[in-house]
Amino acid sequence: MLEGMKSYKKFATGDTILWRGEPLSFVASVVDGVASLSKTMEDGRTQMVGLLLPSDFIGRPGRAQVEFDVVATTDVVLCCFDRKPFERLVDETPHVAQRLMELALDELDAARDWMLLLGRKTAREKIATFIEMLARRSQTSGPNGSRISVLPMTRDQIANYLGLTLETVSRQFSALKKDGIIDFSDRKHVEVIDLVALRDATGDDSDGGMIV
Amino acid sequence: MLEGMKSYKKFATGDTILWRGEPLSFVASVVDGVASLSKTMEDGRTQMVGLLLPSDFIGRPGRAQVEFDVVATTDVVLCCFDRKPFERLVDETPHVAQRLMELALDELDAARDWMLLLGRKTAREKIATFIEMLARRSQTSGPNGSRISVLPMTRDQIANYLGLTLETVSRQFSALKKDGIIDFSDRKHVEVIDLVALRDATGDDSDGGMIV
DNA sequence: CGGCGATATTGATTCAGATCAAAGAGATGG
DNA sequence: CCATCTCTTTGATCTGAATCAATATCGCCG
Repeated sequence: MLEGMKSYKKFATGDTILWRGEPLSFVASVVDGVASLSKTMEDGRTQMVGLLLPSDFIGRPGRAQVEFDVVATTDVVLCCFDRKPFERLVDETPHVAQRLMELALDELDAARDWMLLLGRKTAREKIATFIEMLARRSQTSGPNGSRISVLPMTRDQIANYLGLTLETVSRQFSALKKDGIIDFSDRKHVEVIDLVALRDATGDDSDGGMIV
Repeated sequence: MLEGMKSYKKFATGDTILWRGEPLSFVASVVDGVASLSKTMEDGRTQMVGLLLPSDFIGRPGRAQVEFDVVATTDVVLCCFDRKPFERLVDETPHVAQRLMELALDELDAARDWMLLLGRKTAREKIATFIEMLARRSQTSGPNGSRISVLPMTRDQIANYLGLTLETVSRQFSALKKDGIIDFSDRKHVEVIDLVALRDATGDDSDGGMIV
């Protein structure tokens, strides 16, 4: 039933999809590419507050605007729905509302994990966490079946995601490579050589929070 | 209709209300006091990922456990509902689900603001933001109608909320006092002397994100 | 009222990550 | 195929906040 009102929109790398505070005329879901949510301070410091991968959802019923900028990190294709009819649908279909709440709660959990990372982790732990996350989510296995992940962003963008500077990101990538934990030759890919050591370097509970 | 299944629970300062990973038998709303959500790393580093004030909600339909510890920051009174009947209610009453989603989205926005704070703000900006937030939310005006807010937490807890150490928190409080922006004599209260200067010190957009 | 444990302040020093600076390595387009 | 631009790496230095350490103050209980 959504079919009737859907349309596709494309954005090139670097395009701003939505500006903070701008009235929100549509909701959308990411079909292809990566987009980021980010907040910027007056003096230019910026912090990414979320990453949208394919299947992730943009926009919230009941909110006419967003509190952050949404920027295309790579080329992006969105599947858009006009906000009004979409909201009507949500009102009429209870389990759609429920599904959207699930999504919001998942995002909230992710945001909280990120708060721990931003507030308490060291640069090395941040980078390790980031790579481990990529390896888990975007398991694009390499030509020879190895564990190569695509880096969808530049060093600068990674820095903004992790609350670091690009130089520190670069240094920590190099350090993890020197330690034989990861490898890369090209700037757009990482190969995880030693997943156990990588997990160890994230600083997260090895047991995933199980009772000891 | 919720009346039939509600009960009150009390917790003393420092009590853990819920442990991370523990099966969740109830949902609750805070009646009185302050509770915090926090994540702890293996080596003891901890980061608060949320603060629950009266009227805030604990627990999420569809989740059998929480991903963080919930701790009573002050003495706390909760109004609890058994999870199962509560979930049934949510299923049957569409606009309750909608209301819960609103709450989740509000929390998400707050979490994202906090991410900016944790990732990019200086110690002074963090403290200023914290005090400004308190002044805004818990406007307990003082005896003579002045702007005195109650600090519901110790320096150590503030440090865990802001991603700092307690020494830095103490130093920044002293610095803001020396600059004539705030005042305090007792550790449980702050008085905002110069709200404009305080807002300025937060590093936030002065115009609240309006288009310039 | 006095002593003790928890909480806070303040000072001295260290260190992780930021900042400043300079080369390399890809891409892109004429 | 070279020029240019952007992104990345690496090095040197600086600095804000952490860490280490010593008092000081508060609140509580006998």
